[in-house]
Formats: sequence, C-alpha cells, structure tokens
Amino acid sequence: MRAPYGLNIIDNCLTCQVREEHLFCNLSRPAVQKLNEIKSTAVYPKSAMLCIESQQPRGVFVLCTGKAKLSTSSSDGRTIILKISEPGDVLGLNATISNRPYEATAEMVEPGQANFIARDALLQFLREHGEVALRVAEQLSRNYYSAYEEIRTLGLSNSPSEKFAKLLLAWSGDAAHSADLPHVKLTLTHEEIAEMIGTTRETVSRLFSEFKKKQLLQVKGSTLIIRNKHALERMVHS
Amino acid sequence: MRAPYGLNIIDNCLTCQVREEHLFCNLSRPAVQKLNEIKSTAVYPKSAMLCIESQQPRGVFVLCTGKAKLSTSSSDGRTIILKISEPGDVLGLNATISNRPYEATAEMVEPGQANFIARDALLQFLREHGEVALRVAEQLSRNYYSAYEEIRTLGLSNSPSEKFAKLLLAWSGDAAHSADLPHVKLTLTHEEIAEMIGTTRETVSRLFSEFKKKQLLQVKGSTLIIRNKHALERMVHS
DNA sequence: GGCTGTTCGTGATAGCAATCACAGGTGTTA
DNA sequence: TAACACCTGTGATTGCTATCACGAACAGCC
Repeated sequence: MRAPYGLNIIDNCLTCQVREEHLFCNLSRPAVQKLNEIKSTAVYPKSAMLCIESQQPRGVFVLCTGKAKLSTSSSDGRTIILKISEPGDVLGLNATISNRPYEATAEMVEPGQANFIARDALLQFLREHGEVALRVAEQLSRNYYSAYEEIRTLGLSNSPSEKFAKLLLAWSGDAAHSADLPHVKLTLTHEEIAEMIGTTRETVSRLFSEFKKKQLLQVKGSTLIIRNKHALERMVHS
Repeated sequence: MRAPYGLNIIDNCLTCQVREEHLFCNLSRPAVQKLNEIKSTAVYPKSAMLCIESQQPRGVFVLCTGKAKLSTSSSDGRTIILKISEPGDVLGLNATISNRPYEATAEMVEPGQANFIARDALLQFLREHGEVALRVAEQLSRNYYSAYEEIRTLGLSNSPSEKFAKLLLAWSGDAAHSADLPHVKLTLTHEEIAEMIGTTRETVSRLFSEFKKKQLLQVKGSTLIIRNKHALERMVHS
C-alpha cells in the first residue's frame, strides 16, 4: 500500500526521532518487524494534506520529519488550528481506531516525511500484539488531555491577549535558549496565529505591536525572542 | 474499599442501565464476576463531589442513576461545565488510566448511585482481562470525540445565541416528544447554562427572552418546549 | 407569616474586538 | 524590472456582550 503524495522514500524512519512517550518505541522485536512490514514511508511537500476532516479514515500517519498543522473548519469558513504536530506525533489515531471520520485536517506546513499504516493492517497488528493496544490507549489519553487543555484555553480565557500570551509561553517551552532568552523560529503567518487563538488577523498584528511596545517580545527577521517570560506568565493566570 | 459519601447500597447496579456502547457490558462471565468483586456501590446526594479537578486519581466512577455535571475552573473563578453525565457514563477514566490528576470536577446535580472501582484494582483487572482494555481504548476515543465537539463549539461559533441554539438542539436530541414537540425538563439554572456556553447569566436570561419572543421555545414551569427546531438548526450552521 | 438565600428579568453603560478599508512590505515568477 | 499574490501594519467605526445595579419572584425554614 502506498501513501498519497508520496515522492521519495527514505528507509526505516519509523524508529528515528523517537521520544520516550511515542507510540511505537521500545516494542518487542517481532512487533517492530511486523510494523516495518505494514508501514509505508513517503515524503510530503509543503501544503500536502495527510488527511482531511470528515473523510473516512484510511489509516494513521506517524510524522517523522517536518511539521503539520491540524485544523478544523465550520461550514461558514471559520477555521481553528488545533495544534502543530511535530515529528513523532501520530495523526488520525482516534478516527482509525473507532472508525469514525477524521476529526481534523492535517496539512504539512514544513515539508517532511511520514509513515502511513493502513487501517486494516493496524487493527490486525493490534490484535496480534496486545502490548501495543495499551500504548494506543495511552496515546488516546494523551490526545484527550491536549484536547482538554484546548477547551480550557478557549473556554476560560476570554481576551485575545491572554490566549496570545499562553501561545507564546507554549512556544517558549520547547525553544532554544540563547543568551538566556527563548528564541522561536516564526513559521506561522499572523492569519494562522489568529486561527490558533480564535481571533482575527488584525488583532494578532496589534497584539504583536502591543507586546513589542511592552518589551514582552522582539522580532528579528523570522526569529521571535521572548523578552519577559515572567510577565507573560502573570498575564495568563491572573 | 469504600466510596466516599456512601449512604445506602443497592446491590448489583453495575449491570443496570446498560447501553450498547458502555464500558462494562457484554463481558465474559469471569470478567463480570471479578468486576462485581472489585466495585463498590454508593448513593450520592445532590451536590456531592465524586471527584475533584487536579486531585490524584483514586479510581473510576460508573454512574448508575442520577446526573453529574463535569466542570473545570480557572484560578480566577471562571468555570465551564463540560457536560452533564448520564447513567452509564464513566467518570475519571483518563486520569485513572494515565495516572494524572482528575481533569474535571464531577458534582451530582441529581441524587443518584454510582459504582466506584479503585485504581489499583482496575489496573489489575485490565491486565488480567485484555478484552476490557480494548473497551477502555474505545471509551477514551469517545471521550476524545466529545471533547473535540466542545472545541468546535467554543472555537468556531462566536455568538452566544449560536451556542445557545446548539445546546437546545443537543437537549432536544434526547428529549421526549409530546404533540410532536420536544419537551425537556429544565434542571439547570441560568447560571449553569451560562457556564455551559461560556457566557454570563444575564446573557442567558436575555437569550431566553429573545428566543421566546421569536417563538423558538416556550417554558412551562420547569419544562422547556422546543417550538421551532428547524429555525434553531438554521442558526447553528449559518 | 415573615425571614433569608437563591434565582431570574431587565435597564444603562462601557469597552473591547470584529469588521472595513487601504497602504506599504515582501517574495516569486516571467 | 514589472507584475502579481500574499502578508503585514494601522486607522475609523460599529456592534455586541460583560459588567454593574437593582427589584421581583420563589423556595425553604423556623
């Protein structure tokens, strides 16, 4: 089986980029072997859609390199970006397990590689390897928690500035620190940031201006520097 | 082990109120037997807390009768109600499985009965009965979907009236129909409804007035009658 | 019956963010 | 280098809803 949009194949990327909590790490030897048989690797260009909201699930994707944005839209064109997936993330797991339509669209924002595992093969694999079913449960639980965090953000913080501060803090969490200040590579447009925090493009622009003026952040080309993390934290849980 | 707030015990309620999709239905005989050994049943009065947000998980609750509201709060006192749990629902499963703090508070809004299964016993049980682990994965997936729906509601619909309409439709979904119109027993206060749709009490009051004037609904004592479901549907996905 | 606490209805006001509008910037392609 | 598409900054305006304020309705309880 071949994943869509496939271009070049780099072999055996399933075991690269592993992190402790990931789905297919530290499995028994036969499980790893079987996994390698049923997966297929492909390279996706920018803007490639891995899966599309409301379509029947074909299987899961494990992102190896690159980044993908997960989004959902309403019928009137409004869109929210749920998260930016990083290498190691598993996409479409819920839909595939429960055989309901994909709940979100996954679109590459940076070109990269992903493994695809077709639904039937995955389910068969899970039936044969009970150890992995538990991993799946844990992964689903993790998904749930991040969805839950999203609900808290959307439901409990009202002002755009609060949500913006929260986003910046999340970014600075996994950022490189140089000269003690978190540096973040800014890959999203204001429009996309707006979709992440549920506001408009113009408001995001104004927020950037405002936060710069307040010495909270600084932008150098495409790098964003968090200048006052402490102040941001105060804004969030006030 | 004894559940907190326990008053009277009505035996063997674990198998009552079953629905197809529920966690502990249609299990093998030994599994059911083991389950009956490790569960404890208790009756909870109105306002009893089954579990509290941010506390370490003690175990799961299976609601048998009555209703419980699941809510989460921010440090500044804002509260959102995530859902009203019905008999058959499993509370605290995510937290218990992943051993993270309860993500929500569960408070009885109508007195009722629930089974409690302590964490250790549940995990042991799951290890012994692989069949149930799959059920757990499915349940987690279902939880995820409803969390996801909540995100869509909060993130994609802006106006309170839209969210109110959405809530009314959800209610009318599982409502008794008399004379062709859905009748709903109104058990929540305006304040609580406000917390469900992320607005204020006053706005909910005004929404009721507005919707009455527009012939969308009607209130008779504590019964709410949906008078124009179609119009509500039009409001939602406009 | 009168007390108290909770819930509900509704007016007045203020503030914030969506919307509209447009100009300047950046990058890409021919 | 010109043309084009996209992204960004910022002003002006408007509308919606949170907030404050108060009184009415209602239930539970001595």
